[in-house]
Amino acid sequence: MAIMIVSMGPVEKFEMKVSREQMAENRRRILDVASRLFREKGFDAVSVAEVMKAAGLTHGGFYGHFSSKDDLVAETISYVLSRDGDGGVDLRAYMDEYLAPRHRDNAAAGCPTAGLAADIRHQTPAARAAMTAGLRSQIERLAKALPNIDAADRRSAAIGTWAAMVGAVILARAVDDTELSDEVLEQTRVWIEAAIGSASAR
Amino acid sequence: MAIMIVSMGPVEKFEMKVSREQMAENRRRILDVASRLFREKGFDAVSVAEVMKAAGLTHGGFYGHFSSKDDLVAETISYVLSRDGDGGVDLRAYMDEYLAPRHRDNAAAGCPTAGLAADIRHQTPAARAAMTAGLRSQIERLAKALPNIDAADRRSAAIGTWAAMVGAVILARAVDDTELSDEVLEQTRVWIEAAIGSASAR
DNA sequence: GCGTAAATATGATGGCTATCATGATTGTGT
DNA sequence: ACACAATCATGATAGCCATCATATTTACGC
Repeated sequence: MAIMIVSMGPVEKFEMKVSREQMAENRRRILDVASRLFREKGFDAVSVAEVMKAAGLTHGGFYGHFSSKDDLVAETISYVLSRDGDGGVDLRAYMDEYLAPRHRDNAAAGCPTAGLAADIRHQTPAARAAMTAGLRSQIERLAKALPNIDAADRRSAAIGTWAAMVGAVILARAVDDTELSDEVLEQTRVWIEAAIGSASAR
Repeated sequence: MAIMIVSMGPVEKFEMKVSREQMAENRRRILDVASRLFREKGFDAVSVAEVMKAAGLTHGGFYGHFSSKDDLVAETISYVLSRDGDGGVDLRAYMDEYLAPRHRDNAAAGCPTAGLAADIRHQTPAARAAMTAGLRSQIERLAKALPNIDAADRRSAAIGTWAAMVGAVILARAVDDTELSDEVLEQTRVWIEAAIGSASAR
């Protein structure tokens, strides 16, 4: 079992001005850490100071990187959503991973849409625009992963499938009973596969 | 066009102690107003004082009704979820209402699950328990509304359908582009109807 | 009718948060 | 090498919020 050292403080104790490279890495780390914290706790429940501390910095430097917390929120959304690979998807394998207890129990590293979509309704226009772009490309990615379905129905199937996947994870996370929660994930998977199967058999 | 007077302040200006009946009505009004505000803005974004003001009271009396804000949250969830009728459902009509722009644009009066499920993950065990009970009865209600489907598949269909409905509304609300948002609602409806149709035709 | 307890109002309090101001340190272009 | 500017740390500030303390009025049991 390999243990990875994840936490890293400021590289040196008294390095007040860092190189450009360091600064870019700091910014990336802020976005990375923010995306995890936001997914885990929601936008409102995470403070700027908490993000900076988790990134190994202090709160003061924040406004050198972002103009406001709202700015960080918007940038974080486009950061995580644009990072998703746009290559092909094996839908069966993707669904197995997505509709799984492991994913449900690890929101911090999980799908940003499942973790943040509901919260984005209350965010700035910039944040909502980033989510819109992300949803658009996700629908297209899923449509490409449904080659057995008639072109006419493909977009509908991609949208319906994605809505069910996101909804199932959100419901599974809301529920306090593991058995019911597992059932929601599992039966949503069964239902989607049946729907895709009968649509492609037509 | 009928204009309804909805807002009602404190019934009389200087009534410091009110009758039992008045107090019960006040409590109901607090829960009612809280459920609307929470659905509209999320739990964190609504303050105790805001709820009380919207109920026509001041913030001080709050702790006579509830032991904490967390308590209010939990009570509100079971209040709004238990209020849903448990009679039969015409699934077609229900879906048409649910997956509609009118519902998307009116979260305050809309489905509590769509409005609050994602937020409940961060709430107290009591709140999550209330949501669990609500989800259970909703699944059963939907299963009853799918009489044309084999009993073996009925629960799976109810879960998948509900996940897709909730997910679609959440996604539609997150998105900043009306056209895409409308499409998500409409195509999810089409997808579910096709899935139900082919499952019942089997 | 009367005293008491209940219901709500008014008014703190302490903690948290976003944001800003200032200062220290040191990369970077010349 | 030097000056400048960029980067981050330390330390306010102002506002909001949940919660509590106390006062005020009045319903309700006797």
